Amino acid sequence: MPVSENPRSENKLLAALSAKCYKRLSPSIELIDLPLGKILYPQKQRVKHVYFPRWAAVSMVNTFEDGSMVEVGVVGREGVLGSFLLSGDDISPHQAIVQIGDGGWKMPVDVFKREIERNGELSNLTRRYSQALFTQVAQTAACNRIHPISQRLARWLLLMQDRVQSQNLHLTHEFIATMLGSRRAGVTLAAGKLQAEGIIRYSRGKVSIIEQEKLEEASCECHRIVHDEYNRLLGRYAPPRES
Amino acid sequence: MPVSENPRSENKLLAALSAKCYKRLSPSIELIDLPLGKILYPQKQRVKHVYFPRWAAVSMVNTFEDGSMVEVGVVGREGVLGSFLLSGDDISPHQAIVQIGDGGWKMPVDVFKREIERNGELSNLTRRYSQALFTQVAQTAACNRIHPISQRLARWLLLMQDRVQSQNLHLTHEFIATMLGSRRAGVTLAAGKLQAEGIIRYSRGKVSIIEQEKLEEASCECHRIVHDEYNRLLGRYAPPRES
DNA sequence: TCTCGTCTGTACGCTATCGAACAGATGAGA
DNA sequence: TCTCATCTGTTCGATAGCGTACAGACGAGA
Repeated sequence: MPVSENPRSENKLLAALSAKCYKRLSPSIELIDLPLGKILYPQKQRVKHVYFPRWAAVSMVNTFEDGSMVEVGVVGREGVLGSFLLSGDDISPHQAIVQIGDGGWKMPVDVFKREIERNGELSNLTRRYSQALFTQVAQTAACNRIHPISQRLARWLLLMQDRVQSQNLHLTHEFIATMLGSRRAGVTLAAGKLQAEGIIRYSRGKVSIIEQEKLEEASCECHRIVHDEYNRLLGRYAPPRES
Repeated sequence: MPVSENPRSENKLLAALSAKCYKRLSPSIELIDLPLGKILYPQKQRVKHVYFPRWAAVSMVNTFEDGSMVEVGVVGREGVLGSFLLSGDDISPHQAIVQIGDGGWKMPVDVFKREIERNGELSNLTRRYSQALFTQVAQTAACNRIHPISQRLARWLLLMQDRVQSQNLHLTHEFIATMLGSRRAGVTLAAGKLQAEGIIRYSRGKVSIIEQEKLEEASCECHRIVHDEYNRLLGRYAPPRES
């Protein structure tokens, strides 16, 4: 986790706050490490902090009784983990796991709630962000139903790239498979094709995106839809299409 | 659409408002017919009204370029269609189609927004409702990925029943298939099994739930999870498990 | 009572994906 | 340099669900 000179600029919600607003909040936020696999929220438990990821990606995961998991959404530097607190409830509806490790800022829930009640900048931004996240989850629902694994894999890689804005992702096929709710072998097959076409390259847990545009072509329309909606709702604070 | 003696009590959000708050809003709401198939929101368009369904169910549907559709969520008398307006944006992210026809109250968007800005009862209720809806959509995402059509059908019937609180639903296999994102033939097969077990009965577009508990057993855990979350967030205003 | 559009039952071959298993490749650490 | 845990490639049969097609059943309306 590299040291940051200008913390705010590395999370787009924090970056969008006015100096005044940020100054009020800054004593309450703390830069912490978000290592791969760290569970920020256990499912169905009261949360104590909200997190503003830096170059990290955090998956919201639904866990079933038999232990199987499916990812329902991803939060990265464009947003905040804990936007459900807007509802006034403080039980996390999903498990949250760090998917791409780096760092982020954590803020105590009571500070966040108090700030939300002021109905000011952070509240407005978080509401818009929450709506974008809703769109992401809804698109995932539809995508999971009708698109084949090859397209879903491409979409997911783009989604991750948007979140962390790096061409190089630390992800094993096994991990990807868990998130996509598929078999590891299925991911290997789909990833193998993408690699054969020169679109991505990977080895032992490191995936590099070589041809962004071709990856977009290999993906279903779901990525574009979600991406555009993020841009529309969050404007220039959304993850840019090219990084 | 039968005439109602006590309008408020038939939508649970409206019913939960204090007399004072309701009085302020009542001049702006209007009871209208919500016939099967009516499109309340076209996809990606500015909305003019929010809707509080009575005994109706409204599907939020994601439409793809090739015309295929998948339902991502359902709104019934426990909630309000248009909760996304909380974000401050007024473009509906999804198409909204009346799935079970009856009636509902419509309220102009500007009235709704003004009321939300007061940060009062309606705002609080809608926020909590919005969070419950989010859970529904997220669960749908996971369910669509890993559960077979037989379980998804059972879950969906229960979902509909919760929304409209009637054992008798007007639904053809074709319609159900569109919503589930599956083939009509697949629905016929799954429904046939449920009927053979005496759990449901159906004929030419009318489905009756005979054995509620058995239907819950035939469903995946997704129904219970969503149901419990609605109860938790919305308390006694959530659709009761038995009706 | 008859007709005809709609709804449901069922069959066919086909594809994607599953679950499981095992072999080979790689690279971090001894 | 060697070892070994981990990651990836590949295979097998099994299965759910797809797309399509067609026939039969039903019931609203003539």
